[in-house]
Amino acid sequence: MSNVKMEDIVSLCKRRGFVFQASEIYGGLAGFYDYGPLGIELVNKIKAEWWQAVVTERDNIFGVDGAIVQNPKLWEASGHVAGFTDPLVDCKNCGARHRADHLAGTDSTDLNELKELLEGIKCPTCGKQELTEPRTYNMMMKTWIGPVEDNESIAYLRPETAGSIFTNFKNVQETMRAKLPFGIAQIGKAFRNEISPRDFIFRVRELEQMEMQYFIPPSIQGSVYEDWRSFAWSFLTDRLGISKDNLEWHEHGDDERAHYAAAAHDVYFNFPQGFKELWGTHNRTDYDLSNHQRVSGKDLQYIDQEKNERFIPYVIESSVGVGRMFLAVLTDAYHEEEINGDKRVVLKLKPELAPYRVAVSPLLKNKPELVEKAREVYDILKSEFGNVMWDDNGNIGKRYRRQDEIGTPYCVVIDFDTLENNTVTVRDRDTTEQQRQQISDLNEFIR
RNA sequence: GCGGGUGUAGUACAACGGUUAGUAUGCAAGUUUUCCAAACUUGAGAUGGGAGUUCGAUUCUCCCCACCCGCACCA
Repeated sequence: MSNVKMEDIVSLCKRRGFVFQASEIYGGLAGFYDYGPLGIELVNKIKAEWWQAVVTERDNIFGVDGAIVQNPKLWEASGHVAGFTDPLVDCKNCGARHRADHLAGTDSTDLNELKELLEGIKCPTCGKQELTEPRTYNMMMKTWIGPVEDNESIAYLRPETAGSIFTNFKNVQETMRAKLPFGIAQIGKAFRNEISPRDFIFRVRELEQMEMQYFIPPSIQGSVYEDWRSFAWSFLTDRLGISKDNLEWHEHGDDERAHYAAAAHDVYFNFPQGFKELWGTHNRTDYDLSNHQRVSGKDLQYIDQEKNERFIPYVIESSVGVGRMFLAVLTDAYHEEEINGDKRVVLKLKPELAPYRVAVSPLLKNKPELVEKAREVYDILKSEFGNVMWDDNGNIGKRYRRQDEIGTPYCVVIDFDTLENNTVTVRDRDTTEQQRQQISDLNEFIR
């Protein structure tokens, strides 16, 4: 169990502008959150790092950005419509949940019909006759296309981003003249009507996914699967700097694997509420393309010209939620320390991920010559790094603590020596130690 | 969705069926300050929403919303 408390993370997020409750002034909305000025910087950096590692640095993985609303048939083919519409009943006595159609011994999914058939039926678990009325738990959010709300115009907000990757398999393969193996990557929003959103931004109804589907001949599924497992682990530890102590592998058993997956391994992170799923690697086999071929009637086979073979590729999926990654990075970086007898909160973020790269202060704000010189240094750093904070409020210790709490790796202070020799102090967030640097060397030093 | 709990400034807490809802910290302005939340002055800032009981409700009751803890769910 993490020694970081969720309430501390939530409080910090609110206090410092990382995450706010959505529509807070109206009482909020369960399962929805807004990212604030600092939060979106961190989110953007996480996404950029992932895109860099998955797409930009490789020559056989291509990006797409699919629409959130797709033809509803896509979700029939993917299995989501069926999986999302099973009628269920709960037992009021023992709390067990059962498939209403199974209990009633019918294939019907008509709720009124099921209600009649279930009259007098007892709970198979406890034997009491206390079942609720049958109802469906549809996890897909519905909307309407066009101004008229009728059954013909129903559409769904995508419950996962993968759909438009599979439907664009042929388009990408042909336009990019790609040969197997190759991958398609996407970062985007997905929506799920979670029954109970929980644990801050961990389980939400609007989420952002970063995922990659790797299309392969079935013969290499084992090694490719292992490659993507390794990638997930090394990305988290090397690229994001997350401690290995906070990560562990979890293999899905038969009972918890998704409907499409032949094998599934998750990286779990030590969240404040315990080790929970962060990043999934799944072998989706030819489940998706086969189903889309069947339902759409379009040929989605890959043609290997050299071997003169045609077949439906297997797919290895690597999928991670942006919000969970954000929460993992924050939790991993969050530290409370004693410094000179006082407590300080410090986010030991990897410098590349910090919302602000460096902060600049004049030692004293009532000395115009210091302020003026500090402004010059600020402008130099600002044009180099962009995310630079100016702070001349209060005393210097206060400013250091403020930057500690938002993870700014360096604080540059202009003092009276600066006016003599053009050196400044650069204070390190983690060690709190400072050293003097020539202003002309600052950009390189911080980089 | 079920059961239990909690909602007071940005944050963390206090108080009360009745005067102007208090403290700390944070925030802002100013004085001061030659490197780790110093000091002083000033200022802004809250009873989640809606009904009801009452002369009067932040306080009691009900409904809604949100959050927390279990359970369930978790493609």
